Amino acid sequence: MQIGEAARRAGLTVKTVRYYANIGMVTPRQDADTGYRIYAEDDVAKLQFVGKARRFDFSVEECRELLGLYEDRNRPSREVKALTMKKVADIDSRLAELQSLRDELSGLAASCDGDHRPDCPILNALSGG
Amino acid sequence: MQIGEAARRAGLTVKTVRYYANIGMVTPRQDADTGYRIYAEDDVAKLQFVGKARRFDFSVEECRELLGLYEDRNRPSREVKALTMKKVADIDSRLAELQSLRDELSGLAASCDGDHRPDCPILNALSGG
DNA sequence: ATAGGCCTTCCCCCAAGGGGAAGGTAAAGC
DNA sequence: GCTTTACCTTCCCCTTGGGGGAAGGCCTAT
Repeated sequence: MQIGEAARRAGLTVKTVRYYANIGMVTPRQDADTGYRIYAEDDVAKLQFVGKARRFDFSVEECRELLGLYEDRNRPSREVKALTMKKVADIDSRLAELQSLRDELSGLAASCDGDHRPDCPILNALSGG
Repeated sequence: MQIGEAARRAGLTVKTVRYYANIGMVTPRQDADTGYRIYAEDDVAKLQFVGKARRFDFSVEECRELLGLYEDRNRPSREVKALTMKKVADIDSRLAELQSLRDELSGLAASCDGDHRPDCPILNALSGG
């Protein structure tokens, strides 16, 4: 099938699918006459796989790694699990960071009257040492 | 003072400070002879302000807005509060998103043996429709 | 013939700077 | 006076993960 249908079936944009072809992640066969990319069922499965992994916050490079493991029928599940747990740890630290930002900001907002007067504890906090 | 000292005192890199000058956020006086940027105390205060706001996850454009309010002695605190609460809401939705990703991924990891065998529920989940 | 809907490559754009080259300047040491 | 060193300047390419759009080829329907 052509790139448009492959993209639709994988739930990705054509731009994205072309990008994955360019960086060598999912490389379809190419028609010698027209130059059109031709996607097989197998390619669509890989595109879906990558799309899903991306939605799980894996970077493109991590997706490439996962895809390599996915295609290796003999890979040890240990490696996949390690990648996944590392990603969970990444997300955990980002969560902690965002949570503390959220608390500080919302504390500041609570201390601000939010009326027409210029006095503002938020700006004071931002300008203070 | 020169850019290096201003950067040190604001806790930013020289590159960052120069970038803020280029985009017109904190614009120092410039020496006509040498072309060196010359920072006043006032500029350093603004740099500190912006640095702090950035650490609070405000985008550069939001910082520009906050800085405008900061410099306006008559601004209503309402506007600052509104910006802050919007940022808190942004962070909240990002938190929810990350939390649900985290839960799904960690559930997958828990279901995977993580040994030398190829069978892997994580990959199965990523490849399944 | 021409319109529409595919497809291709090519190039610029986003955030928020980082890295480094090439070259000017100022102060300190000899 | 000369050199080293530590500043500073502009300029350009690099990052992530594509998006937007131009210019042009291909294929089918009218």
